[in-house]
Amino acid sequence: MLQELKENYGYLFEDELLHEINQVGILKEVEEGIIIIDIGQYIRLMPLLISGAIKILREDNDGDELLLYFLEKGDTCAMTLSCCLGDAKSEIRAITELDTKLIMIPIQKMEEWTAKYKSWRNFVFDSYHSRLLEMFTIIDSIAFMKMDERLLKYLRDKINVTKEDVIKNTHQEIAYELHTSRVVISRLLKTLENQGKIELHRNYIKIISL
Amino acid sequence: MLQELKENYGYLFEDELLHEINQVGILKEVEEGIIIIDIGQYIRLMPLLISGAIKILREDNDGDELLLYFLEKGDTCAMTLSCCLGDAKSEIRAITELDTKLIMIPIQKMEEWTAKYKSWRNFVFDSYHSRLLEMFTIIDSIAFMKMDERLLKYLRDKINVTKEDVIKNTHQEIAYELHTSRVVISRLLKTLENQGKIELHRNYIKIISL
DNA sequence: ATGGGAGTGTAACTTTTGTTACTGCATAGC
DNA sequence: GCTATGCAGTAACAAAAGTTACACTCCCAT
Repeated sequence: MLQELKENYGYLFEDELLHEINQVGILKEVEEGIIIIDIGQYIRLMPLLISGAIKILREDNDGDELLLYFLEKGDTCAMTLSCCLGDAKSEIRAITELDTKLIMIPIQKMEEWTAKYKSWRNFVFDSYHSRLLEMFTIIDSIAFMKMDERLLKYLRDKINVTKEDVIKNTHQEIAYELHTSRVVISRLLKTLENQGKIELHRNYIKIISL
Repeated sequence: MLQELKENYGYLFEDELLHEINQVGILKEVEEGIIIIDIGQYIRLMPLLISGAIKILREDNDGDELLLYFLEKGDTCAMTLSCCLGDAKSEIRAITELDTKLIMIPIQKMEEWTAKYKSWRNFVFDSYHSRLLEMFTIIDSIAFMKMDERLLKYLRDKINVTKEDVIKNTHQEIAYELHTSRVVISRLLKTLENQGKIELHRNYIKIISL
């Protein structure tokens, strides 16, 4: 695990901290599509991403979903940070988008390290900062953008995370994540296909150029 | 200033920290409607609210606005925290909603105190936490709620902040903050009036029961 | 091979929101 | 007093998004 730690977090943390993480952290490999954290759960472990990707979703009272953002290598979950320190319940759901490798850290260490290591403090604050910025872009897209633009952004974000030119999702799944209906997505995707930007197939979408 | 500090932050911070704040902080009184922080600005001072309220707005490329939330007594601005530590530009605009009293703290102290005072760390993390939660409620309202519900929430939030049963805003101003058009707001307000929930007047709205 | 379910395409329609245009009214400044 | 301006009310229409319905096709399981 130390090897993976050094590769992904070596430039951030000093050796002493890396060794502490190595001692208390638990390396976990989670396959795609697993719920790591659900809404209402208390959080006892904090994840550091090594590889793969996690999608973060919000849900309303009717069970309607909305995709917020993806976490990738080098990221951690600001929600988790928040919860650990405040002993609050999770407001979001986290699902592995790809097969994902992560290191789980007991939350007790959080406070200790925050006092002890400047690099850890910076990491925590940076995480908050980037998550806050991410939140702004989400708000921008739902407040200011129409569904066609949001769909484009969705497709772009998706290929950014998966590093493939194929998106393996049904129209229904996309509709859930953008909080709209399947028919609307089919309609807009068809327009994109007519513009030559994508190719529609059963269960997957081939990206030509966005 | 020390008096005001103790009243509003005494239960949070230890005496030593209160005295440090007292030494380096600058007490400022800002009247209603002043832009304290604007989008793209670098932030050199961090505000601690003593009284009054500040509204936080987001703007898109076309200059369209969206009200995010209000800061009140005991709050600070997570955006500022974020920026101070990351040396980044502000992504939001902050305008005094009421006459507001605040203590401005030079950002250099931020890091120092974060290392030195546990209570300060907790305060910073709590601020992040509550801002993050606030962001979720904003996302919820624009993603899941229709305009009539959003307007209701807006009116409720507003009287919560001002502690009055009268909202002194034109329909046009409300429309800006909810990012819609004046006609839409007039329409929905009229419906609320017909339901007996509000009374419409020129330049102000009287709240009967929400 | 066949029935059924899941995924997609599409039409027709409704609802919600946004736009344009015009009205009347209150008030401030003359 | 009169007028210009800003504010609010409302109608008529357009655009965007959501809904319902149904057809077709692929593919899996029996």
